[in-house]
Amino acid sequence: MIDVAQLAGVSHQTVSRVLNDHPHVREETRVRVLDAMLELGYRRNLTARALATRRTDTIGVIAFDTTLYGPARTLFSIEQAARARGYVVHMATVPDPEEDAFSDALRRLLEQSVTGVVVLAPQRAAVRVMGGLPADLAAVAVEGGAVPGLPSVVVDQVDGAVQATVHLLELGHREVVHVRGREDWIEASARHQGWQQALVTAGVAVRPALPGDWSARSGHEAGRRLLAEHPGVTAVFCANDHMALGLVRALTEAGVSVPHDVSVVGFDDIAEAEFLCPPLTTVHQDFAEVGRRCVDVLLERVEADGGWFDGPPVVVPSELVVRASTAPPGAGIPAR
Amino acid sequence: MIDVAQLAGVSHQTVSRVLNDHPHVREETRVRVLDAMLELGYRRNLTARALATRRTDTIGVIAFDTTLYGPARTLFSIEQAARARGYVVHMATVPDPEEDAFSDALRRLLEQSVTGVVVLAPQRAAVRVMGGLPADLAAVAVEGGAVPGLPSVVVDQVDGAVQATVHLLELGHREVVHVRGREDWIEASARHQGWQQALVTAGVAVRPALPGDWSARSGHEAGRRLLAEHPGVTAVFCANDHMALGLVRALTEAGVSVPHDVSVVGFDDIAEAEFLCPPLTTVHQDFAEVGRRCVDVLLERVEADGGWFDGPPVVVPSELVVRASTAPPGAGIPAR
DNA sequence: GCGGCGAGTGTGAGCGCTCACATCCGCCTC
DNA sequence: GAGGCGGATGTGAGCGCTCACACTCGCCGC
Repeated sequence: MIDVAQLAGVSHQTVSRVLNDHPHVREETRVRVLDAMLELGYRRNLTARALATRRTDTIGVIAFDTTLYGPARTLFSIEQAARARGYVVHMATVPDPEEDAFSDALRRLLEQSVTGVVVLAPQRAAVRVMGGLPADLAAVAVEGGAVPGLPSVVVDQVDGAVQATVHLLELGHREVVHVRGREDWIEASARHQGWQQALVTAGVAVRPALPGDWSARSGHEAGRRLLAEHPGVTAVFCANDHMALGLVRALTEAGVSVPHDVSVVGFDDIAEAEFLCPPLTTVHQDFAEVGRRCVDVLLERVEADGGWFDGPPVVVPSELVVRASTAPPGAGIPAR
Repeated sequence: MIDVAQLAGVSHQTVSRVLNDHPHVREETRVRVLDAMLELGYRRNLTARALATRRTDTIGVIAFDTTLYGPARTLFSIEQAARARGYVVHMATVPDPEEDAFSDALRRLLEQSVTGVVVLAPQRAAVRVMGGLPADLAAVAVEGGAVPGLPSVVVDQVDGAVQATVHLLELGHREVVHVRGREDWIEASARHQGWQQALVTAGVAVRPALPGDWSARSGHEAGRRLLAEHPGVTAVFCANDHMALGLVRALTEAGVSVPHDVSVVGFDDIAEAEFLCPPLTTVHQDFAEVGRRCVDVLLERVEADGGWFDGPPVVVPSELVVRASTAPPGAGIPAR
């Protein structure tokens, strides 16, 4: 920077002013400085800048598994929104959903002096750790359930699950089995809750849900249990599309037709849902919107210097997309 | 840090030594300093450290769309490997595959003084931009095709495509149609090349491939074109699983059975491939390994202070996984 | 006894920037 | 012509750390 200043015949401060688009720099001087930069191949050092300003213009994202559909999409749109606002994204992945792992990730981000933190880890353990965030750190929880004092951005999971279940009931199904998501995940609970709520409202008996872990494999497993343990069932609501797809496969293998014998609804609306066999009825989530809102909220918090937050969560609506995996009740799963 | 030093009754330098696990610090002093840190809730400032050492222990990842299966998985494992080695990952997503967008992402990372850069952007435009990287910057290309002077880590795409095509030919198919990946992508070319090579070796005529853009939708589209334009065809090799799935859907809709009438092979081995209808025969890629190797190579380059690199690329093998979407030739696609 | 060595510690400079302030100049107002 | 104001620039300190070096001490060898 000193070199540039010398070459342009100005002081280092003027160079800094040019760099930061300050007013009160004569056009002629500006051009001279810009030329000097170009000639010397100068690149500003944001590290030094961060040290001086105590701002890094960096946001940290704590995530569990960025390979899953929802997190992957959200992360992607967070990065885009952040970039558009002049921020850089630090990833901090958490290898297992234990509290220590979250604290560890958080500590790493804090050492990097991130300007704010997005917690994209929809597990209860993450929520607990976030309770202990430094009060002056701007933070936002995504899909994180309610953390006292923190803003959050969520998709309306409960409503989505209600829509899915009501859709099945309205088609005439007398019972809807639920395959739930991974234990300890807030989203799994919310979808479970929505399902339960819709059944209760309709006056239908609620039976225990089948376990799942979001994977197609666990959906397949659930499908086999369904065949073995739930004869007569004609409708299933799976907590995500991958499990739905695995379940459909298990039914198909057993000669049970979807949707003719059994209707299946998923959740997420993955890009390929439309092209599965049969095209999957599912609940659409607008992850891109979640990411954007998330950055909006976070940067508002940054302006406000962190501190206790008491507003309501930002809720992004979910929407049922009816395709071909649901139909009026058919034969159901045959008794063994 | 000064505060900690004062509280512990030592100099700032001793605090620094404790922080960095230097030898030659008496155990008793170390404990005293550690206690003082705890008491004051001290957190080291890596920004200042970076300024003083001129190392950020940060690696930047330039990626195009981290939502796609391969990139998502690779990014994930890069982050894990980097973390294990004490590095933090900066994401820099590129909104469109133009050279300007790549240079822009690169500039942003350089301003952040990243220690090294992984280019996870398998497009030709990315390769061109990488040619202009500063010589002293450690960098590695993933799936990037050969960039002169740069190390790269790649999955053996050509071989995978050969395996897929040969598998179909060995089943007795006389012709194999290819649905290719997105234009300008190195991987699309490599898979196309492998397919072509296998056909030529077998003495089979090569017909133009059908276009695709990796999406299930484009696979579906290709399926419809196949039905319209390629009667009699009994085997298709799609450049990725999502297109394969869309194509299977299109065939199914037309009453063409997979694998009975037509065999289909994909590429990637996405997690749900095993649970599609029918379970998809595909080429498995070990993205986790790619990510790990990538970080290994990059950090070696960091040790070596960048500079020209002349070694061969690190090649991660790909492997055909035979499932139920392929069989000996059947009826094929009926003429209209 | 003296020099040397290595363990343990302290001192000051400086990394590349921005901040607060000081300065200078030209122009307007009364 | 004195005073003031705002545009355009320069000056020096300091952000929180590490680096190179200096220093002190106890112990060894000769």
